[in-house]
Amino acid sequence: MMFSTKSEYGVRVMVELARQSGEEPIPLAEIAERGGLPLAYLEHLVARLRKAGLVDSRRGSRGGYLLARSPTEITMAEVVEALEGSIAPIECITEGADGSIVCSRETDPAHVCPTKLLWTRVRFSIVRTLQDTTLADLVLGPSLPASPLTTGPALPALDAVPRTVAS
Amino acid sequence: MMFSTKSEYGVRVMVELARQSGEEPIPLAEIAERGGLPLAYLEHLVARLRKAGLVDSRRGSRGGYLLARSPTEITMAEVVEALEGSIAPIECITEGADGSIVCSRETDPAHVCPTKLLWTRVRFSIVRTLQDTTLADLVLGPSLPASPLTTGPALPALDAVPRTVAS
DNA sequence: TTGATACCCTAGCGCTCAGGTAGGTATTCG
DNA sequence: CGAATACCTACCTGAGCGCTAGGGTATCAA
Repeated sequence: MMFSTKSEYGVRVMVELARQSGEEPIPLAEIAERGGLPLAYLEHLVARLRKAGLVDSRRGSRGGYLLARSPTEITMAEVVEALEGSIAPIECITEGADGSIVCSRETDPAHVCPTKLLWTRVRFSIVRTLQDTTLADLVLGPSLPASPLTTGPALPALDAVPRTVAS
Repeated sequence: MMFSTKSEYGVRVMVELARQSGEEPIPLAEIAERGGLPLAYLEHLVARLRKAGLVDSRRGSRGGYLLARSPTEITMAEVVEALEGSIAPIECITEGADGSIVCSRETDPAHVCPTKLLWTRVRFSIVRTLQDTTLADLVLGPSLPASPLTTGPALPALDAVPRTVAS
């Protein structure tokens, strides 16, 4: 598994908030019940979302949570990163402060890690996809125009996706 | 973490085998020592690679492992899938027998899972990247022509990657 | 003011699984 | 033969995920 239920539940919470996007905050208990999710656990997740500035909260009676921004302004990259901590395909690959990709196995700068190219590519494609998908995309549902990335009745199987590299 | 060390170590083993791609098999102990990896653990991983038909083995003295095919004919999708079991970004998403993407939370076929679009996109981009990268790409190292996917000195930071969706 | 509502924080628990060890057996070369 | 190597099964251990428990605190309705 690549993403934990933190991301799964957290994204669902965001979708629920986006659907009822008015001035009135939505109590978390309502979201939990509607989605069949454990309330006490959601509280942890929504705390991360709040600290990341993705949701606002109102305490007290008639309180609850609401989106901090418009659904079109919230990317899945922000949501997932807030929930999971960071986006790294594998442990030895991390993002340096300057945005460069660092391999922890690379002690000797002379010979580079041969697998670094692979994990860098993978990370890049994941991040790009997460950033290209906004909360609004999910709320609108599958009524989007069919693009290569849109979910369809039958996505190509693993072996069916053509490779661009000549064999 | 999205991929375990199974993939990390396994890919390294494949690279080592590709580098010494002759008729002579390479004993696993040699690979383990060269990469500073635990031999007993590599035995588990290489067993998966063998069952997937990616490497051949010769028993007995002067035995060892060698690639079953040319490095240009081995994609990282095959390697990672053999090691990890399957490629799924999140638990609730699996690939059906017909290649379609199935969400386990979708009990009622009437209302589709709103987050399915996201995870389908993510899975697709990962698989595509893994299939576009062959073992030969890694062995040749960073001497490839610079492409948008090629590892560079400074890959864009998470927030620096431009989004294609209008804000 | 008082209670109810709901956010907020810290601790901890059970279980799975990744990561690795151990020890034995089968097979081949010299 | 015996050294080297693949191959198989079982087992161990620590960490983290998923979740619960329970108290605290802010805010609103009445």
